[in-house]
Amino acid sequence: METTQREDQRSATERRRRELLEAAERVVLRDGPGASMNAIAAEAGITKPILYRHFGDKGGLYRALAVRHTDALVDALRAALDAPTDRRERVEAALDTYLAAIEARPQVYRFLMHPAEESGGERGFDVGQHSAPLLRRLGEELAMVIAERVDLGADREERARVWGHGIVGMMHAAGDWWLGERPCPRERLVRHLADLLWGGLATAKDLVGGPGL
Amino acid sequence: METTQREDQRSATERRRRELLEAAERVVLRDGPGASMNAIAAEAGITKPILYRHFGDKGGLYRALAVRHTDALVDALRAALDAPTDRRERVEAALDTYLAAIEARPQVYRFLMHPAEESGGERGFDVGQHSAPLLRRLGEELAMVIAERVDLGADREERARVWGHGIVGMMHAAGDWWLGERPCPRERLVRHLADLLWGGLATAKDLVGGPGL
DNA sequence: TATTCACGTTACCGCTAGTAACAACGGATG
DNA sequence: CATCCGTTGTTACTAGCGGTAACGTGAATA
Repeated sequence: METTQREDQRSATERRRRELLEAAERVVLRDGPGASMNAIAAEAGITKPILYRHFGDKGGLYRALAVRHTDALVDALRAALDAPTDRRERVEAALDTYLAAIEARPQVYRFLMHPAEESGGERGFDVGQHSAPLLRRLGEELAMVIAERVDLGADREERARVWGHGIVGMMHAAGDWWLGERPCPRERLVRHLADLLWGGLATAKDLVGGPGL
Repeated sequence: METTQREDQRSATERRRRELLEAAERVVLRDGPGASMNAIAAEAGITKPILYRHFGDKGGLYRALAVRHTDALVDALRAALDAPTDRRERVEAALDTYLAAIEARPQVYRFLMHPAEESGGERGFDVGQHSAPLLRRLGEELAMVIAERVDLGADREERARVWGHGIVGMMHAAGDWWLGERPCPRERLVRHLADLLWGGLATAKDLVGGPGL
């Protein structure tokens, strides 16, 4: 039963890996994105070199940690965009899904997006580009959905990608600002953003005050 | 002539400060955003403590370095938005101004936006939130312009701020992606983004393929 | 002449990410 | 039984980082 042996080994290794990831997540949630490898190892009850054996470097651990949440978010967004309703409703559902996610787990969101801020320990998770991968991926996914479903004429792919990345960026920046200031309930933000995408800026009238400014 | 003396001192100090900032900028442009205080000091021909006397900490140096470019960009955007043309043209001009800026000096842009990536030295400018301040400021500026000029009905301010941050985020994300992939000339990107803001997503027809997906 | 003040240094601290070298357990194999 | 091998774990280290304390130096002021 050698194969079973090896499979046991591998599954054990993967289980250990999951445990380490959960410990890392606990530390990140507690200490913020600026968690040190030492702290994570301590939380897992081990020492640094083991972390490095499992994840290579800090970027590897970050990536492993990020992929989970990113996957979950992408799945949720896909579901929202696949609903059998009209386009406006689907867009609002997608916006709401994203905003609900960052509202429910702001620390996770901050970890995924912002390399190092607040929460005591300053120097930290400078793995390289952080927000970029997630935002890029979301942008590409949305671009695919748009290109598949919306009639954009000649330069279809190009427009779809520009719009995909643009909309994701809009969602992200507005969400980031909203999460910090909480100036209105979520559904209002969703409506405002959908209005913007539905040409609100183009159709609104001029506000005439004095001349010029 | 005591006053002249002190003024000489102060102006000398400020000149020194400018020189240090220029050295820092040179290093950042050469080594990427992950430039160390040691390297900057060496470039300026001095040692670390002097940098710290001038700028307090690394965040102070970053901020001083960022304010210059940020101010210049904000001024240019204001000018574009103040042109006496119709709204669509002003929006396109603003988009083009921003994109031209990041196209002309991508390293500066990367420094302002992305904490630490590529370019050899990995661990670096982890001053705290980086892109946030610039994007927030741009968002607030745009929100003010919108609130001043566009008739948005009852919840004017709220909508203006959501739209301001949303549009800035759209511009930023699309620009970031475009700068990396260069999939089309700048004016095309500008037109696509303006089309999106002008309700392109709302008015485009469905692309009917198979059933559902 | 003595004081003051900015400029500049060397030498250090505590922290980080990451790595070598070694120990211990367990199953497979001679 | 003894031996090898792979995994898990350790301690102890390196090199570099941001940041600071303590100390000189030289020019202007009282």
